Amino acid sequence: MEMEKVYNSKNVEEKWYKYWIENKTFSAKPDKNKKPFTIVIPPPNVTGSLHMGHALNNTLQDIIIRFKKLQGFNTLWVPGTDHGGIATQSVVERMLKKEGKTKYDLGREKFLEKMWQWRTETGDTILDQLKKLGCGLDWDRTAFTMDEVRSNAVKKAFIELFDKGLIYRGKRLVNWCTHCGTALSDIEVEYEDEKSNLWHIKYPFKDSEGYVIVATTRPETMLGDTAVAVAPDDERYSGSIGKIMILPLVNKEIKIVADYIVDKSFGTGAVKVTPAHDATDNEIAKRNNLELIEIIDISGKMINVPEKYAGLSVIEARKAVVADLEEQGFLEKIEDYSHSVGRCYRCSTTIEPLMSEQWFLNVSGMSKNAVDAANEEKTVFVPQSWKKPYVLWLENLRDWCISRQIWWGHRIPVYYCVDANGQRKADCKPKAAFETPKECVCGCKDFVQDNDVLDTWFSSALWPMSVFGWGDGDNNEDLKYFYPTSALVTGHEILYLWVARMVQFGMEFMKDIPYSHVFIHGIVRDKSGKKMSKSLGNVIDPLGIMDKFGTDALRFALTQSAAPGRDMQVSDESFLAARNFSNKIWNASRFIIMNLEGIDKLEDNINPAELADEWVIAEFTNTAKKVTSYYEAYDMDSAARELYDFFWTKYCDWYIELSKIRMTSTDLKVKKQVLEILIYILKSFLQLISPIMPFITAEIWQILNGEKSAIIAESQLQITNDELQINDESIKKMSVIQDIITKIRTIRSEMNISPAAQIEAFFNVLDSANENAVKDNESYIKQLAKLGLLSFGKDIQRPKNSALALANGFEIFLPLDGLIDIEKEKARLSKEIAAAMAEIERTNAKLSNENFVKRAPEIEIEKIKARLNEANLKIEKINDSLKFLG
RNA sequence: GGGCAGUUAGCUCAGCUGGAAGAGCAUUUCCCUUACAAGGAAGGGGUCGGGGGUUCAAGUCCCUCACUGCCCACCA
Repeated sequence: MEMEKVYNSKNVEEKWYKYWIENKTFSAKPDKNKKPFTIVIPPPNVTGSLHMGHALNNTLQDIIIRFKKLQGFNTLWVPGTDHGGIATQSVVERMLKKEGKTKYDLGREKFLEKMWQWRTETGDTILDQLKKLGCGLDWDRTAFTMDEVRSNAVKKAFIELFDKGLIYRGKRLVNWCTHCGTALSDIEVEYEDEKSNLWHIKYPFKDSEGYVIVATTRPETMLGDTAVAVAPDDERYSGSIGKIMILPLVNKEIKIVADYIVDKSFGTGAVKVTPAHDATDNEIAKRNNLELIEIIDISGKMINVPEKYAGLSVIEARKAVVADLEEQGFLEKIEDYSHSVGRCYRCSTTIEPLMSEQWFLNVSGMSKNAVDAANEEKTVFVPQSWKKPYVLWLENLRDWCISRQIWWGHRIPVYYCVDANGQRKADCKPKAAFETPKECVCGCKDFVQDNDVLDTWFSSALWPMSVFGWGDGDNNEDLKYFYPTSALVTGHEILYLWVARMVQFGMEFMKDIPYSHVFIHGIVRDKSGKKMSKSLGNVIDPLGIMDKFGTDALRFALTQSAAPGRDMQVSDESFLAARNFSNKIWNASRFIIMNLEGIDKLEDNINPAELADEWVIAEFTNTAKKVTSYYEAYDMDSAARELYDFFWTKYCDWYIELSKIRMTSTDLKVKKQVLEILIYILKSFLQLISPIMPFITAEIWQILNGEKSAIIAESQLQITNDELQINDESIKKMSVIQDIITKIRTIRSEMNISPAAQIEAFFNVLDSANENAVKDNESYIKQLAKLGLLSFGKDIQRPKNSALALANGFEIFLPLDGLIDIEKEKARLSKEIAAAMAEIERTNAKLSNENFVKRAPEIEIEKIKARLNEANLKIEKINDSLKFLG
């Protein structure tokens, strides 16, 4: 098998992702004999194109799925997309705008046709990109939040909640986006600090001289004020409570009320109350029975105000009101002030709180159940630190505004009887139903459906159930087997928007949590720690990275820096490093495969014959154990680092290099024996890293196994924790030899000895503890330190002009007469003496500390003593050596 | 205002239950040694944010301050 010298990701990737799809490698069916491990994808919006956040999120899910599959679980990862409500509708609206049209020009029906057409044409882009990313999803199960099955789930959920009385309609203060033309839920509002002013306005008393000064960030809303509120215990106003004031510009009588929520230390301690356009004021109004005047309509224009201001936008009204207040002497002062302003999470338009008729869901019961599930550890958070904010959020939740005044989405399945003129009949109750009702109890047969659609997150909240057919007839074998799912993998930005609500709905409808583990990863940031955004121009496109460095490199780089719950910074360098790693894997494999030429058959079992074999097996076993437990703890970043470190610094740098001695052996048995170990470990390594790097491992696995049917994703982990015996002794012995080799190399490097020069070395044995281990493996030292001759002795005479290395009970002389720079060697040795002196000082300080000797464990004291002895010996020997130089 | 993270080499980050500071990138020197120059070997570089404390011993535990980031809140 010919392998290219450089790993060519493109050919390999195309071949394999097609293979996985065509062969349905990742499809799963209920199987009572196997344990399921299930994940449902956080469905990306149909507007989506793969960005780094998706790449990270889906890579992590894929790692979990692929690893569990290697462990023998019946794994299932369900793909799908979300219709994305407002976000998607506005994409199509923008397209219409380019043609100079609005959705109203088309009308609801035609507009929705357009939406569906768009969704059919481009809505699956992101799923294709996930295929390129290598995601092991069961594509036959691809779901869409607005397909028939999911729509039925939504209807069923709505009707159940409606019939339980949990869904109700009411006119309340809601967050209104004037741009999107719809109400939003509380969490769909994002707050951002904004520089503004604090206007201080005088409200004069009606029956006496004087006035009260109120401070406000929204002077225009004074037109809708119905009171001024002060703190009940504010002495400045204790005599004024109940007094009547004249509202400037409007000339309306309003009174002063007392309310606990007013902070007397803020501003003047007096607050203007606009019950119809401020949440706090609305609360005050409820407590004090205040009148409610709506002065801003859903288009953001002023209404119910003096003629002069009617029809103005909020901004215009603000200017006019401030100007008039100033002119009429009501403006005390204007201060600079910075405060947070609510904005629409989709279009960033400033949110207008206003009164509106909406559908609400009472969530108190399901919230409590969700909190209990978290407290009983039925839902486990990784990292655990997310549990607290999650629980806190659920505990303070207000009813969820679930209706939206847009067209794209699940139309609310509520029907109203209408009279002959098409007017809703006031005396008939609205009905929630799957289909338009045939007949009402009142006898009428004409119905209209509610115009609103549901919050897109309503259907998302049903996702872990609806993907398995919940609400779609009796076909729920999948639901029984796969629900609750095993893990949910997501970023923290949708913890409340989505995660919490799935738990609420799961508890409500299934009486069980939707998933047992919530793995929360961080956000991908750019090199300087900024969030990636199109406006900042710092977006790194994962498709570009896949193209340039390979998908495995992208995945590895992301995984390596994905510590649970922490944001990560990525840059081209990190992908480059990962690309180099994939090339390293490729070439190490290539080396082994090249050496298989002429070898007919290898055994599956391995027979360690010498130190390096035992050592590499011990090291690998340790690595495999660690990696397994890392994966199981969702610690994928540690798994990635551990595998990288083992493979590069242990397997390649040491073991492969040492294997070359036997690789050139004329005895085929010797060569076979080392190849068996090399392959055994390589294959196990490939399995362990295949969840992170599925493409390159699939390719090498197939080549190594020499047959087309060898599919790594379908293999079972060959390393189990007890299979291989760890010989700790081999690690100790090996480290002695590695240390000797490194020291000789250092001398060669510092003395500029050509790598080609086969120099001699004399090992004077000072301490026989390691003598045999080193003698037995002198071929290692010769090979890796490039020595021509190596001799041992007890009283070896120091050759003239030789360099000195002290290591593990040996005094090593490298006769370098003619090659050595005497001054350089003297300088090098002096430096070592200085280091040894410092060591003596440190260790002596410890040993002369009575408390240390008295309280530290014996083993620590012995260690320090040994270090002191070594330092002393070092100085003695180096001094000896210095005498022989020059 | 409350909460949660983070602060370790020039940059990005590891360092588990406390016992001599690590990796990658960058940098310096040498090397195209027949797996890999997308590579190999060796080196330089850190008083682990400041200050206290516990301990024989603290990057690691406790307190406190500072800064950065994020989340939550009825910041008029």
